[in-house]
Amino acid sequence: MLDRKFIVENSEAVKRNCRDRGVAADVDRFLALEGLRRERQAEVENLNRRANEVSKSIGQAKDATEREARKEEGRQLRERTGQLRAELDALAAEQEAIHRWIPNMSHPDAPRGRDDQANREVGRGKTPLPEFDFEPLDHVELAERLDLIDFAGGARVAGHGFYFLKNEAVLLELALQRYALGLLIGEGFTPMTTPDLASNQILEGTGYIPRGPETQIYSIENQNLSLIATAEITLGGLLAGQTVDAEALPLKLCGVSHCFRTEAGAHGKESRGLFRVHQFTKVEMFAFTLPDDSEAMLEYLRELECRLFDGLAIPYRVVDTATGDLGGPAYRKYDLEAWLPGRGGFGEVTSTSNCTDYQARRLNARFKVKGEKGTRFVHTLNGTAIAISRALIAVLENHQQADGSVAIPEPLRAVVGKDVIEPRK
RNA sequence: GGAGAGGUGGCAGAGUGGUCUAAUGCGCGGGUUUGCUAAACCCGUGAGCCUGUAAAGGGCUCCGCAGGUUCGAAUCCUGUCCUCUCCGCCA
Repeated sequence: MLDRKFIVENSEAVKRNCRDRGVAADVDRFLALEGLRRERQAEVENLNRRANEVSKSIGQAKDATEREARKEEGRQLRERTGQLRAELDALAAEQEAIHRWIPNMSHPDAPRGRDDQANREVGRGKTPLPEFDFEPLDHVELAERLDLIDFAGGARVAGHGFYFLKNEAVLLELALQRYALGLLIGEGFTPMTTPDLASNQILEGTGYIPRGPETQIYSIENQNLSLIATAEITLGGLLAGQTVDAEALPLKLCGVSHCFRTEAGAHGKESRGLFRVHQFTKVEMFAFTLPDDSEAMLEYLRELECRLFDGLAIPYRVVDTATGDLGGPAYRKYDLEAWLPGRGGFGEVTSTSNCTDYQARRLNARFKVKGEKGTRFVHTLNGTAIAISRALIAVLENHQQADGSVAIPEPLRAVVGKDVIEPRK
């Protein structure tokens, strides 16, 4: 969420930003409600003050008659307060609903535009696009020939969008995790495995909406829990309701978790193979920073993502995400899009966002500077280190060879235990 | 899953219906004393929101969370979450 005062004081900029992001939030109604709400609140507080005074005087009443009279006065005050309080709650609820719809502000350099067509390419990886002297296969075909993935089995067991990894693919999953963790630990990130479920309150705090028709989230029946769509949810939730010392920041975490996504409404598009699946494993980077440090941290997270994919010798481009494609919480977002020979195009493999204080305000995650009065909200950032399913596509398709084998990128060889995945006899 | 105990400020811990405006200690900040350090002593020390000032000040809310009873709740009642102990089950 944005700061209420900020919205009031910068209403034109907020409205413009909503337009840039393609969000139809009724900012004018929000502003009107802010005035009404404050008015009501002042009345409620005033009545509360008087009721408190009356209550206090009862203990010191001289006789029973006076006591009863004061009680009656208190009763009436409390009754009136209750009515006003109900009105206040209704106003606050309506305002809150609009408030939640208003997206984060956008970085001035983020390209303005309705959707990903407006994304701006800002860089390329070190690895040039591959030139095959044979017709490259897509990962589904490759996995079939090398016996690496059982899509039919996954569908039988859990439905379309689920899969079994087999043979070297299993080791590749472990190797990719180990590779990412090794680099990140070296950079001072604290490695963590996280719960694969989180309470709905934490989901909402990080900007994910459990339940509802458009939800990307699987919910657990009769429980206030959902399967997480990313470890961003659990890692961000770590500081929910907490206040940390400013000296403890930045906090750099990397979380390994499974990710579950319903992909509601996404059927048909990119639904072949591993690209859009209901479950995958991911190593996620997450950072809590001081407000002044978040922009530099975003560049750092992007640089780490580049290093990871350069290390795998996978060609990619980096895009600065357009306003209309940023979602709710992000202030600025970079995506890495790997070259995927199977489709002859780029496909998103990682994404890193600076959410400034937008998530922190919902989560109520604060920091305190020693000696200063009060607290402020931290900034949160997240970035994919390695999403296994999509990284697997990129590895298989880019490193396929004429004889049908796949060369394993150097950093993964030790864990996989071989240099090349050969076709099975 | 069952039974019991408990959740109070940065921490420990008192408080079972009305000066709780939350004791006390530790910690932390400032000061006095002092060659330096330490000790001792003194003063201060939560957060959010509203209002408002030159600085200030004033008010409301917060004792896990949500309800309820009452003129009044940290305190009584209900629900819920979490922690601990024991039992059962179990990788």
